[in-house]
Amino acid sequence: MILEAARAILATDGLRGLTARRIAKAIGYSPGTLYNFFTNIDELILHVNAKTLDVVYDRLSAASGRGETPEAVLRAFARAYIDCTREQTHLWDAVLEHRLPEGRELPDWYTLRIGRLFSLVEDALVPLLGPGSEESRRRAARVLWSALHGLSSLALSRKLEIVSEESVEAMADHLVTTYLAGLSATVTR
Amino acid sequence: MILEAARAILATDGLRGLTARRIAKAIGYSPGTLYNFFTNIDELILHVNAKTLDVVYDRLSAASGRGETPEAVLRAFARAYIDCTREQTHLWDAVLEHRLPEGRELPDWYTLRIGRLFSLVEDALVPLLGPGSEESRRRAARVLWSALHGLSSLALSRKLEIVSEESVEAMADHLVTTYLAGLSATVTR
DNA sequence: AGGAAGTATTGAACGATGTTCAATTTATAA
DNA sequence: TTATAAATTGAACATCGTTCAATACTTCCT
Repeated sequence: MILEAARAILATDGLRGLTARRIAKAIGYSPGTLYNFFTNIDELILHVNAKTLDVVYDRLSAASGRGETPEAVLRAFARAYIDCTREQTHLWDAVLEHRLPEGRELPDWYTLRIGRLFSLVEDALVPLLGPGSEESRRRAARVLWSALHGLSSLALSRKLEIVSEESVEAMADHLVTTYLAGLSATVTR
Repeated sequence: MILEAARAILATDGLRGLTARRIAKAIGYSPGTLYNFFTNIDELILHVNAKTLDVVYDRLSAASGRGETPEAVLRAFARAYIDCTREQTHLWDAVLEHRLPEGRELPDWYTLRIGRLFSLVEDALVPLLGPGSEESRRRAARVLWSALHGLSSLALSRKLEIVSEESVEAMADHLVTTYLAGLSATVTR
């Protein structure tokens, strides 16, 4: 209930508009009540972000069946990922923007959801980097995912100076094909 | 003077510790004085971040002379970039973390500094994608830079579950070589 | 039914935030 | 010296996260 209200506020107004008092008012309770369920606002935001990560994960899972070749699957991933971040700009922005205060580490139930996304990419790479090359597959998945992340992150904060709306997808496609081409070129060498 | 104090505070305590009152106290003035030089704290942070971007640019420029081949240069870039972000974690974190309030756009004098970084990569790619392929060079530079950005961004927020300290550099190296290999593979095809 | 024990919720209060602006101090010019 | 301009102040405002004694509500036993 709290999380739903928080998610709604976040989706429309962004992290800056997400305050304890606004959430409380939205659900008809007082601010103090929130602190019976969350130790502080950072933890609350973390839960909202976890939900966002779940949504992205589901979307990517759905997209993973779409293609046959690894390249097609990864392209679908990239597309789904970019679509997600565009449809729910503020929600995804919060995932990127939010940082825990100095010294505090991300809880396990949260990092787990990040790891799931890596695994998704990793699995898609199996046909290319089969058994025996787990290590390089792991690395390739992380690098490729990070690259995609960087692309959408910069696009989201409008730091890519993009003109047309489709060019992010085009760049993502280019990234996937080029990186995979590079992979097979260096592996078969 | 204001910016120097702000930068010092940011470097040691991060964005959360950077408050108008702390800056004022650090330089022996009152909070109100800051608002004679900056319209609000977001603009002040933007200026501090601009300085950080300048430092990174200078470091990358210095590194660009180190190598002969494009791959060597880009490797040096990646290395310098990662070193920068590691040496001044909080300063660079602020560049990534800070967002302007809804609706406000980044000023030109700021986006210009981001563009300079792209250009650096673009220039390094000239030997590979010479005259006549400006468009694909532009794209390659943006994609490659975004990828590097994503890598260091995830590494910085400890979302890569990295064990050893060197593996970020290793991943960056891998990214550069693989992407470049992919480039020449698809171009010469 | 009635009271005791436990749980959930409150809302006022605290310290800190960004920001404003009339009042004051300081510098400049006549 | 005095008049004008510029810089600086610091108290005040609204809002923030957070706390916690006091209140309201449930549950259960006699």
